[in-house]
Amino acid sequence: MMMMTIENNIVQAVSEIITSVYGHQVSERELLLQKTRKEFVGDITLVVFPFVRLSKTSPEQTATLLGDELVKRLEDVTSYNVIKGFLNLSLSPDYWLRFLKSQMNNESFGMWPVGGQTVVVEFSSPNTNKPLHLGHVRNNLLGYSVSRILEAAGNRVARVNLVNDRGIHICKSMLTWIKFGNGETPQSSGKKGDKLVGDYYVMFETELRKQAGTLAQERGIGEDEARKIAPLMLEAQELLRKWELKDPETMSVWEMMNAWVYEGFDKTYARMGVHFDKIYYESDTYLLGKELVLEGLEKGVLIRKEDSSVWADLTDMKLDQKLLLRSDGTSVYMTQDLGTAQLRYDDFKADKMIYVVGNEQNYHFDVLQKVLKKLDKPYADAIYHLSYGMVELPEGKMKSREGTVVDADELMDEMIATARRMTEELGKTDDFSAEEKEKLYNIIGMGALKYFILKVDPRKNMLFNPAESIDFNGHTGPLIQYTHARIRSILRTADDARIEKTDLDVVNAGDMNEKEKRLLKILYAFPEVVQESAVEYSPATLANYLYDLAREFNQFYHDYSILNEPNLAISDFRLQLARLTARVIKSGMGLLGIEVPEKM
RNA sequence: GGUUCCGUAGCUCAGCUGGAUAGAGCAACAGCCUUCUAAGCUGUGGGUCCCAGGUUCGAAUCCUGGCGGAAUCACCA
Repeated sequence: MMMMTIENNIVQAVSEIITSVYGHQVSERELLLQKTRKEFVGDITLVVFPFVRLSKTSPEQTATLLGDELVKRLEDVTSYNVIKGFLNLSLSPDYWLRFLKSQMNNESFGMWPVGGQTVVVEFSSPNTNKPLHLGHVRNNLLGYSVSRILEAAGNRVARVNLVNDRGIHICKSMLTWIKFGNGETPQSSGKKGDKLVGDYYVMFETELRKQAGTLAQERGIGEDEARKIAPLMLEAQELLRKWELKDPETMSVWEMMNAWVYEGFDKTYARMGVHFDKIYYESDTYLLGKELVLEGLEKGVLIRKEDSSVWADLTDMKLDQKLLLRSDGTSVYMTQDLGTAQLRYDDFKADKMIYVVGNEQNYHFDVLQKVLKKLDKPYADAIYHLSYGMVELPEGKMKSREGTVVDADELMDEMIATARRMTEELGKTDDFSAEEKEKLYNIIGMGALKYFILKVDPRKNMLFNPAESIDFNGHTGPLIQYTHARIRSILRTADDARIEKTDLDVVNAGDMNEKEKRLLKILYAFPEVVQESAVEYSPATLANYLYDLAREFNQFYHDYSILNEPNLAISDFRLQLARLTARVIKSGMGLLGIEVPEKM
């Protein structure tokens, strides 16, 4: 969507001026506009240093000439000032007022019309042998938010989940359940299904370590060695073989236990507010990819070794050789991912396939993409690994073996409990019904958690300290939610008290104060921020923008009265300003997967 | 050891397609509720942007080399 924005007009005009006055073309790259910093007068700043070599005059002279011409040519540019090589342009207050008028009734302000690409976003992709933890939470929130942002930026988006429901890890849980479970079920124990299965996985590890310990002593071998030959491990491998042969008894245990896990996951997903358009299961896809490999062999882009294993030689792409088929002809993880990439491409005809997967798999995705390139697949370049950083604890990485894993359900419970405690201390919900209270605490607690995670640049590792609970004051989700609730409260009062004018024609744009103008400028940037977040796949960009907006509004709110402003025209203007702010907060937070309350 | 990513205030993080005097929040201290929600607002203190070179009119941002941290380099997933 190419809008005739003032920015475009300025770029266009400057380009023309330079061509006609100095006789040179300038590339668009050199023509960069930025927001004027608040310590200077102006709205938009053009850096003129790049043109100095064309103008052969001083930066000040160049800037002055450009400034004069721009004021002459563009109605909305009313004045300018030059500081060193910076040309600060002031737009007419009417320009900002026109913007507000044009958008104040636009419910979907900031949302771009569909017309972009078809994008598949894979996220979550859990194993079915243990419950979701904080790492998964980051993954899910990121994946969900990125998909919402991509939609808002005009793309068609499909959310997919690839569940790892097979393999040795499930067999471990199954084995201990069969041996020691005595038929325990979620119903009989009252445990959440994924937790119950996770417990048997832990039990396997515990028992295995015991076995391996004694075995190591008896035979004088290393622990690692002993683990491999411990009876429990051999039994688990035997179970996997049975599974692969589709042994009915094994299949039925597998199906039952996975069903428990899905029931548990569904609850957790629902609480997190994420959902998928399509769920793939590895048990259906793990054999895919072989044909692709054989095809590659025929084309001669892959190699077969003497033991008949198949490899991709990526040494010409600065990587290693990578195994694709074992000597016995079975596939590995990479093979499967080649297959699922093809499947996904066939299913969605996607222009872009995004994988939200931790940065520990950077190498894997690098290889995946390069093998697909070797195979000459058209979608090789469509693949994008959205590689996010680990969530670390003060003592380092979470380790399930050391019990330092932060469980997703427990974390959400804690957040909601904290929201309850804080809200009740503040006495904000005394007139709420029990149901309203529950809903509000849920919104605030989840808002705090989601914002805490999403405000950090996805690529970076982030720290979570369980000892100090996530903040509800300052640069947080609840502050933004609170700002929304404040505005809604005003709007409710306004609706009751009087009918506001909506033409704003009475307002003299010149009366606009600095705070109002700054707020307007931030609101104005919203569509661009949505687009930028989409291009960067970064909810953090949007999250930080929304905080800036909330802070700016709170300053404005503090300094000026909206409803008690005696001049009705100004009062209406401020009301519209507040209304648009609330709307941007609501839709922006929505793109982060965060709800905002009407009252808090 | 190779490769990739990261290093900004005491702590958690913005800023990074090169642009003006590097910003927030938390924590500390000092203020602001007879006026639209104080989960707010205002102020004070707090910085060798890891180090050293280089490119440039200009470097937290780009390049090179160090130092420190993380991940990864399986016929595991």
